[in-house]
Amino acid sequence: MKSRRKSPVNLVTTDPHQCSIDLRMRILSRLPFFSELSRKAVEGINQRFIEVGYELGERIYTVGDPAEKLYVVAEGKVKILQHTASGRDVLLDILSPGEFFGNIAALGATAYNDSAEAQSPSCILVIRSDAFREILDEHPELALKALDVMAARLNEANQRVIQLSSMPVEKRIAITLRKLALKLGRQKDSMLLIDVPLSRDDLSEMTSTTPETASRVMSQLQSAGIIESGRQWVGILDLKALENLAEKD
Amino acid sequence: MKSRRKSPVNLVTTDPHQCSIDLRMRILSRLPFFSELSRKAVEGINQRFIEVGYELGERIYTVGDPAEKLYVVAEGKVKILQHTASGRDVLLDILSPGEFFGNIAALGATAYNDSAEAQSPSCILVIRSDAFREILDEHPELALKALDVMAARLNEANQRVIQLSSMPVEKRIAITLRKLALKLGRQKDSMLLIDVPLSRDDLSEMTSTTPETASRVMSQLQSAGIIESGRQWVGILDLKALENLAEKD
DNA sequence: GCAGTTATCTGATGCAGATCATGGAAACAA
DNA sequence: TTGTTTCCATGATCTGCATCAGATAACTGC
Repeated sequence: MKSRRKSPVNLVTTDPHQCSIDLRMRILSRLPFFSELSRKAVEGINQRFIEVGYELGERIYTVGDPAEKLYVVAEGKVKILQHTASGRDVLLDILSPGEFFGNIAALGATAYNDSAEAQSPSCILVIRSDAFREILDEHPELALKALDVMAARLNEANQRVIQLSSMPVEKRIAITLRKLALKLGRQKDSMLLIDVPLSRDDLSEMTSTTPETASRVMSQLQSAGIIESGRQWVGILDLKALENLAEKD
Repeated sequence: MKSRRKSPVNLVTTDPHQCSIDLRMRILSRLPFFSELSRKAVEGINQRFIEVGYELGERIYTVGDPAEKLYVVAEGKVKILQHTASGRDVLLDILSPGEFFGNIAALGATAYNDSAEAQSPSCILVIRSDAFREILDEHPELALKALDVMAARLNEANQRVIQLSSMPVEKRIAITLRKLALKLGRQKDSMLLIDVPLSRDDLSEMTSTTPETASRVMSQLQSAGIIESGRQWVGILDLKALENLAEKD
């Protein structure tokens, strides 16, 4: 007789539609991306960004929109997704503060080929792509760092291709949960809580399966005592066991 | 009573293990990548590369090898592939002269996470990653171009994820054939011949299916009069019909 | 031209996971 | 509290494609 439990994920509801100028500076200077620049340089860069607040679920941009901006998450979480012809979405990534998205390539792309959406109330720093290019011109080290980030993302995307072409759903879900736990996990009474609203739908979009199948797998994991889960939340009870699933043949 | 036909793909068997210094300069200066640099600058860059010849099927590097080099295809074709846990390969890309591969990110990766293999006798220009970084430092425009290339590749990888998660094999194959035809096609008596040895195995690795299924789909396409194909070769008879398959719902 | 090898074709069978369908439980609003 | 909405669980069924297995055609070397 198992019953679902109340969500332990507390959504911060402070109004983040504005992040103070002060906050901005702190955020920018703390980004690994800008970490090697002088305070003065960061200040200069700071001035070229504007900030925009987004509500939960609000669209930041959509596939096909003219790709002329680059975004940096200052506060909140941002979903990057693509859409299949059949109308289903594929969730490519969930970005945390400090990560950038949008258009870095000024030459190539003229339209976004993915969509971005605030997964929680968020404050986003925005800059025009060409203005960002100027920054890269002034600080060539940054271009190299950006290259590294892109290389890492390319690798992630390739890993996902491998997953889709050779792993059963259970393993894909295990890998995804592990990744989320490491990235967004918070310890909460003897379990590692994934501290973001996470529905079966989200999970199925991340692993390219259906909500029904995701639900079945989650049920199994729960009976096996590996996770604890309810409506829009997941906690890891036995990370070791989860890693075994993610790793095993 | 259909029978397979002799391969119309003529493999160039001139010995390309060496590409002359002269050829190197011509290749480098013709790369879109270096196109905006002065001849003198290209000469300087040229001197920092060494060249290596590879035979058909020879490994250039393998997953896990220390990632310390960047490669540019001068002549021939190079396969980029990853390996699944079950031993099957996934073919990520086939690179033509002018495209680079290997490690651009000097900071992040310490080991290659894919493998590269000569798909035809090839001449490859090689440079140490850190030396390449120096070139990027000296010519910041190049870093921006590299960023564009990476962004394009990331997008391609994401497209592939979409394909795997939502399209049936037939459509994936149609898309792949179209891409190959555009990239490597050569007109030959009323058909557009894909001018590279292309087996059912290759095709299945590109579309993440099995050789058997690829073979079945190819048979269908052939009976439908859309393609003509035999042992290790494919020609497109009806590009329009192929595009329809690739596009259709 | 012949033998051996490698690539391709095609049938038969099985299964992971999609799809369809229904009931129940958390959250939310009034 | 009570209704309403959204999310989740779980059974029943169906199917695209993998897997296994064997036959045949194209290439290679001698």
